[in-house]
Amino acid sequence: MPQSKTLPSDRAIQPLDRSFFARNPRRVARELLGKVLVRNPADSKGTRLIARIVEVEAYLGEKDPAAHAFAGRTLRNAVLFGPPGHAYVYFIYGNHYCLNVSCEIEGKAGSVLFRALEPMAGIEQMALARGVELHGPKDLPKLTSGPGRMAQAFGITRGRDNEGDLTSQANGLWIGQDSYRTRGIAVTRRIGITHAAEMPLRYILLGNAFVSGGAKYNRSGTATS
DNA sequence: ATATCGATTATCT
DNA sequence: GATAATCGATATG
Repeated sequence: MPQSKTLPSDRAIQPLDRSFFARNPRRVARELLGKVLVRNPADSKGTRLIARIVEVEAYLGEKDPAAHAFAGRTLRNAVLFGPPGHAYVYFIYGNHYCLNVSCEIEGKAGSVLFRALEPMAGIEQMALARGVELHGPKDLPKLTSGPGRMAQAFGITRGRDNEGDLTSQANGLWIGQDSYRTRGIAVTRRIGITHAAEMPLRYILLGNAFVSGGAKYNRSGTATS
């Protein structure tokens, strides 16, 4: 029960309210930048994983040709039509899990895809989960830079996390905020999609080393301060 | 730095 | 049977 001497960031993290997610995906995506994703330890010996959200993409629901909700509600994408703030986890290319959070009010689809994180705590465990050997700071992006990578680092799977409530600290996987203030962001086209690829719906923390995609996707777009 | 390709499975046509 | 919101390895400039 007592958290002993927690990391400074530990004590300060508060879960986001469900109303945060009950809005259109563009606003949720933009405001998720700088928030943190937390995985509670599986047992008393486990480590809490904490990482800052540095890259996300908005998917606009049934009207967005790139969204899983485009063809309407199915068994697979049902979470997208459910209440906001829940995890939608899918398996892609036979290899990778990807994490989304549902947005909009219940009955209306919409989501934000998590694409990259900056590790803050539990780095050793992330490296273990990824099968990566750390030799220096240059190896850190291999842990959480990319949607499949960050999911693997956090042990996210469909069976374990799909439908989970990301506003609940009791859920094990949740989203919170600390005292961090976002300095600058950019908006670019989305990565790795074949439909509606030109729409500016990818949000990144400007200059952050953990953003995925390479230089090609990190220019063009709207910079703000 | 950019391009190509194989891995491997849930889902839909 | 085709496709996909990816990654890592490999090849080449």
